[in-house]
Amino acid sequence: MGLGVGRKRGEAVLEMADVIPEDAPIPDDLSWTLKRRPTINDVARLSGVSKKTVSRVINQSPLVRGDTRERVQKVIDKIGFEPDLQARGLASQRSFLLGLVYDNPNAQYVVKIQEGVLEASRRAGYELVVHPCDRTSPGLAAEVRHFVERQKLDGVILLPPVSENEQVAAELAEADCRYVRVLAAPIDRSSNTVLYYDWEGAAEVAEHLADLGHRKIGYIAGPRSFRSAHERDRGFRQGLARRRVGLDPALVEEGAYTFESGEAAAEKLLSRPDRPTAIFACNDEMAAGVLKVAYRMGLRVPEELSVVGFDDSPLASRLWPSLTTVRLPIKEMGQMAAEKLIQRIVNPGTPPATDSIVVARLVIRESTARAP
Amino acid sequence: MGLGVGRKRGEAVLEMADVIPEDAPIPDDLSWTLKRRPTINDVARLSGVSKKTVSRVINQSPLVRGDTRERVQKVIDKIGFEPDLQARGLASQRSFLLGLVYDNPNAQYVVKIQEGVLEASRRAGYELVVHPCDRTSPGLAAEVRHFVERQKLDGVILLPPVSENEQVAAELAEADCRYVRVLAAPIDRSSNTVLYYDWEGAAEVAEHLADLGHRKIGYIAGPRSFRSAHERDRGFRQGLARRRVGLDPALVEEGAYTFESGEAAAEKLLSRPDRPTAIFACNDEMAAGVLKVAYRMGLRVPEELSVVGFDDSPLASRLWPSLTTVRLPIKEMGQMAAEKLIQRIVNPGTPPATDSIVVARLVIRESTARAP
DNA sequence: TTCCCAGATGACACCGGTATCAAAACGCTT
DNA sequence: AAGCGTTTTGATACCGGTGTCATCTGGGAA
Repeated sequence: MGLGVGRKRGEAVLEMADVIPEDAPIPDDLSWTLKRRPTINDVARLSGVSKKTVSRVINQSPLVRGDTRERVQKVIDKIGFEPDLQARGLASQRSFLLGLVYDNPNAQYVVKIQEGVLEASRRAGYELVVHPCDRTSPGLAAEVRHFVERQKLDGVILLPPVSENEQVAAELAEADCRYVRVLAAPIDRSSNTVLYYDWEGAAEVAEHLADLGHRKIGYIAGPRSFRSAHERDRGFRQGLARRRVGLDPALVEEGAYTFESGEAAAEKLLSRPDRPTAIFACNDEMAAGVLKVAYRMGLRVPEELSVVGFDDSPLASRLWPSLTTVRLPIKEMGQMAAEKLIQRIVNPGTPPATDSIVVARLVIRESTARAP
Repeated sequence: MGLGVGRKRGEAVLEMADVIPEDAPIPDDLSWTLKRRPTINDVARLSGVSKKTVSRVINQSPLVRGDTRERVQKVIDKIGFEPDLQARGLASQRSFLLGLVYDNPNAQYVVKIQEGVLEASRRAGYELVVHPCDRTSPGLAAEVRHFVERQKLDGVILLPPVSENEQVAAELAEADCRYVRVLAAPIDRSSNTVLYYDWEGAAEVAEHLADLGHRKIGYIAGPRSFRSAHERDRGFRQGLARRRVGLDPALVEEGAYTFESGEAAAEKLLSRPDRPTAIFACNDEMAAGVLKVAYRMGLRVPEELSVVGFDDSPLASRLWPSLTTVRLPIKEMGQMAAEKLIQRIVNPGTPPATDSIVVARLVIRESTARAP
């Protein structure tokens, strides 16, 4: 038997000149490596084991003996082998790609969240494929499904408002694709969600304004179709109620989260005889519109009018006066979403972790002051 | 012979129940399709041809007879076959992925250019993998190379300032990876560049200010290390020269393209006894800083001080007063870059197209007026 | 009719990994 | 030394396409 083995080894050596004898050092001349990317076969040959064993090493399988693993690893390091993702994916039905689906390519937050997602996913060896889309498109769910199937994405992150679309989620579930949603309010018990509590920030806005003595408060809500707008609305009203300050329905406008809609709403509010002493606009864009109208009308901010925004976009700190607003840890949300997703991917059988929650917090700047 | 063929066909039919006889309609019951994604083998079997022929059809090879092509195509459509990108990539050394490399994830322009790139690349069936990086990192070139090789990207688009790094370009060339650079000024004769002529816009700024009667013009330059800053500088000086207006070196500051650096520079400029009547800041961020300082010092804009920015960022139109600035067709640049890249990929032997050029143009808003 | 050649098609190896399952090696008893 | 249950390891068939090259087909020329 022993002899038989010896013979086999011998044959192998004769056949493949490059094989490394049991205890000889790995050759230093690796000029041939330059010719092409090393493959798993090269590693196998050079370390005198089978492909499968190399495969086990690179996949950290525990079924490899310590010295074998070391030996193989040394060769891997030496020749700089990196597994081919396509081959790996083809064989194992993975792609090492994550997807990021969003609408609203203009929104600041996309870049930031993308940044966070990328940091986390890169750490785990995943790359990110981005996919902007139109949330109002009728074929959205199918489109997203096609996107993930085309690239066999290992998982997707859905940003609001796409994340609020149940069809998309259902389609992904059916396609058997893991996903994580970033949402303003829990939708189901799936626990694959990063929740951001806008409402807490909005409540803080209400309390802040109330505490400054404002009683006639104008309010520019966000579009009904956005979940976050709902949550901000809920929080704001709740905060006012806590301080026992009423909200005059006549001082409530609905905006579209755009600068222009903010201007329009502000014009209505500020041209009233009993004009408000403070205005809370549901995002910074609209708040910037309010500021502009105030200037045009010769109203001093914050002396005669306090203005509050939401989002802490770059805009907020660059306006004059700088905006009191509400900040979400956007980048961190991206990280959390990616980590959650990767966790689900690498550890499919794990008990579903609880939702991650981040809370929006008031940032006081120059645009708010005591009521006149 | 004819008999032989007939027999063969017959055998085939017997062996594979699903095969479609020469002129029989393709069966409508395709319930089995649901089981798994159809593969090229399914198509081949159902249409009674070999894999290779199907492959030819999906690759639009001209070596397929019209009726064969039709027959196969019909099956493809019917069962909704889509080639597996990983398998295809593994076999043909492609990936159908493009890369977008950028620094400065905060910059507005990244999202916009990304939008343009995505539109064009999606049209051509490519997906986009994004890769932010640190332009000052010493290992940048190697990192980018690793990025493209890991995913076997078919091509990369480099955005400034990464695009200005010759090492990165060299490394990519060595890795035999197609790339397109977005650049403010031509670097070589490679012609794989989308050029944006910042300098023309800057010249227009100079002329605009000169025409408004400004003679004492403050100038906040961008950081020397940025190519675009150079170009803006060149253009601005050129424009002034054309109008025979001098630029007092004492009124020149260098900023860092940040809001804060704009504030600092403006403070210096505006606290001089012979303070300028106009300030050109090399980007909108810094111009916003100038505006803020002007407010703080009680200077009215544009009556007492004209301010001009550059970039036409979202900020520019939302400030009060809205900024006169310079606009680049960012999204279009992204499209052009992607189209250029794809062109190179699908048509490798093509004579190198000339560089694409876009020109920055002045946008006059509210922040500039006649000199006092 | 026979020959020839271009156009169409197919058989089969291959891309670089993973999965399966059998075989080998190992450590301990008995 | 033989027996036996674990580790370790490897042979080989995939995954789903593409590339190569041989074969087949169908006119037109001889």
